[in-house]
Order: sequence, then C-alpha cells, then structure tokens
Amino acid sequence: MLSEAGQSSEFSPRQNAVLEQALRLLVDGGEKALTTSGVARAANCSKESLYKWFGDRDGLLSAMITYQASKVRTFERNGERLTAASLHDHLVVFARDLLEVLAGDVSLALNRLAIGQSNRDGSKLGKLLLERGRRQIDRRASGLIDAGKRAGLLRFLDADEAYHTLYGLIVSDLHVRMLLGEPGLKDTSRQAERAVTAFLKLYGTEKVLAEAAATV
Amino acid sequence: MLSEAGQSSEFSPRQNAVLEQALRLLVDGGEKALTTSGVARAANCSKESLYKWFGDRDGLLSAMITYQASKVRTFERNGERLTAASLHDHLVVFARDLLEVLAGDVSLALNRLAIGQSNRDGSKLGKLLLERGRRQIDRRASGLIDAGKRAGLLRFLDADEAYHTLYGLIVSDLHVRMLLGEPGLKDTSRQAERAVTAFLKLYGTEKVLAEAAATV
DNA sequence: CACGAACCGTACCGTACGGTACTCATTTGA
DNA sequence: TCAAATGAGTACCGTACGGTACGGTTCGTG
Repeated sequence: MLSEAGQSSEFSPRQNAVLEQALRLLVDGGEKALTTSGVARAANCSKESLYKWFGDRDGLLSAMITYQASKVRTFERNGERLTAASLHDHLVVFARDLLEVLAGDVSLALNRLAIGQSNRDGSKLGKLLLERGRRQIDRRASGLIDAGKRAGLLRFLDADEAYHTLYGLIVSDLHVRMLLGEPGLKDTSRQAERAVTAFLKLYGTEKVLAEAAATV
Repeated sequence: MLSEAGQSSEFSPRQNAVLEQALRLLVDGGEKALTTSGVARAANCSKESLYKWFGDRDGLLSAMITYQASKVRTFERNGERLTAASLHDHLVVFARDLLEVLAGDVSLALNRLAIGQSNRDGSKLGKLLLERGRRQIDRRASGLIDAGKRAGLLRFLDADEAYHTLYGLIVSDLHVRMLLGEPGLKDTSRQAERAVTAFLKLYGTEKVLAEAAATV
C-alpha cells in the first residue's frame, strides 16, 4: 500500500505536533505569520527546542514540507484487468483527486511558501516540494497510463509526454490562479470529466473510442 | 493597435525609471531584496519621493505590476481570411509567445511576488496581475479561436472552455515548475507544436484534419 | 533520593526594515 | 532676481524578527 520507503519516524510525535501547528499558522496567515516565536507559542514549545530539532528557520520549513508529504499517501495500481470503462473511471478519479489536492489549503500554502523563497535559497524548497509532493501523484498517473497502454486502450510513444498532456488538460491554469488567490474552482467533477474525455480522444485506441461512442 | 485605453502617462518618465530599477532589484534578488531603501539607492531618488509617488510599499508593488503590464502590448488579429495552415501557424506563434512570456525573468518575479503576498493582502496583487497581465493574451487567443470557428476550421460550444484547453495543452505544469525555481524548458518550439497539434485534433473540423493528414 | 537529560517559558541581543523628518541643492516661474 | 517648489541625501524612530542564553520544571533512571 505504501509505495515509498515511508518511515513514519522521520520526526518524533512531539515534533509532528509542532509541525502541525506550524502548518496551521502558515495556512491561516501566510509566511509572514510563520515566525519562530509564533510557532513556539502555538505549539507550546520553546524556541530553543525548535532550533535544536530543526536547525534554523529554513530547516523548519523543509521539515514542514517533508511532514506534509508524508501524510499524503496514494494507492498503487492493483493488478486488475483494465477495460475501457474502468480506465475512464480511474482517470476521472485521478483527475478529481489531483484537483482536490492542488486546491487544498495546506498544499496552496506550501506552494506559496516555496515559490516565495525560490529566488532566495536557490529553490531548495521548490525542489523538495516537487520531489516529495509530486512523485506520488506522478507515479500513480504513470502507472495508470502504462496499464492502459498494456491493455491496448491507449497509444503513445512517450509516456511522459502523455502524462504531461493529461496534467495540462486537467489543471490548465487553475493552479496558478489559485496560488494567486482566486477562489477555488466551482465544478471539479465536470472539469475532470472533460479533461479525461479529451485525453482519451487524443491517446485512446479504437477500442476506447468505440466504447465511448457506444455509451454516449 | 493598442486595444486598451493604454495611456502611457500613467507614471512620469522619472517614475518609470524608478520602477524599472525596482523591477531589476526584484528580478535579481527576490522580494526580500526589494526594500524601499534599496530602491531609493538604486534609482538615485529619496525614500520621501518614493512615498510621495506611490503611497507606501504596496503602492510601489502595484505600480511595478501596472508598469510592466503597460510594456507588454500585443497585436489585435487583423482581418485576414484564415486557412487551416494559417490557423495552425498563428496558434503555434501564440503558443511560443505565451511560453516565452511566462518564462520571462520579470514575469516570473512578479508572479512570485504576487503569490507570496496573496494570503496577506487579500490577493490584491494577484487580481491586478491577472487583470493587467493576462487580459491581453486572453483576448488575443480568444480572437484567434473565434476567427477559427467563423472560418469553419474549429468546432466547439464554449469558447472559454476551448481556450482553457489550449492553455493547458501549451503550459501544462511548466509555469508552476518555473515559479518553483526549476530551470526553464529546453525546447519551447516542440512543446508549442505538440500542443497545437493536440488542440486541432480535439477542436478541428474535418477541413483542418484533412489538411493535417495531407501534410503529414 | 539524587542526578542528569530534555524542555518550557521568557528575557535578551543584534539587525534590518518601513516610514518620517529634516537639511541642502537645484529648478521653476513670474 | 528672488522666492516657492521639488527632490536628493541622511539621520532617525519604532517595531519585529531570527537566534541565543538562562532559570525553573518535569521525568526517567540508577
């Protein structure tokens, strides 16, 4: 179930509680509200402990990203035989999950944080966020797409290219708009459905197209 | 040519020079490097003048966005008759321009700035950035898509939906990745070509598809 | 019980920022 | 020619942050 070597003991329970409070402060008030004094006060710990555990403020930020990523786990593809209908459904579920994750409070706050620091620290946080937070979702989608190809339902040369196309169809500019503060999208289900329909039209084999035509 | 009521006298030449220096500081060192003292020093003006001209620091940031947006002007569609080939070419040029704009130093810096402030000031800068910076490119693409429909080359129900699909196909997650500090994309031309090909496969009429099949 | 480690709460320090006040040189205009 | 206005340069103030040091408290262990 857990695809990564996800040792949940990266931090102690006490430290996890502190990181949880830090994330809450970040979500509520942005980076400016995330002061070391504020975290210590909110988490009922001392600043000295913060610096012992996390080194400095940047270490705290990194730990927050690592901790949050460790909470978001995704399921591996089980080995079931894919049909056109089940591929479509799995893709729609993936699309909805992706939009839901990207629109999440904590995700948006951490992305804003990493983006804000990206030209200050050489994008250290950005790299961390992409590695820890994105790999799960990437692997899930790639697995799904590969399975679709093996089942003769999808046709493509470059799996990575196909995945990026799927991602773009699902997300479009919604992520950046939400990062800029625009209120979240209203109808994620419709958006997910549209994206998957388009993706299947681009990469589906005759098998998929026939079934789609039959059901529509 | 200028579609907006773009009075270039929004700021005085002296103020424009100051804003130029402020943008340079922002691009070089991120938001943290953009201090009022630093701007005053770099632009050889006094802090008192800064506050007289722009009110406060937020006013300076807004002015920077407005100024930068006023520099990026785009051409309106001329009334030429679209063919399948010219539509394709115009779309590719648009895609390349879009990627080039999004990957620009100043654009990335301003987007990072607005995103960093988005949960502090009620996304005032984010709104400004979307309105001033995005409307031009939106209008250009919408005009192109509408012209394609009028010429019988594209088929869609919702023009906005078609445009967002095009945007997602072109940009995918590149914008966010660049905002997070990842080095820019290596091959914008190929990316643009792929996006337009996919877009035409999704929204093109038989007329376009026939020509595409003939040329490929 | 005694000892030490971990840790909380707080006080403290140096620094850097946003914003204001003041002085002095230059320009403007009648 | 002279005074009013403009703006550069600088000094200054209050505040707030990151980071450190210290006293007091809890808790596990021999």
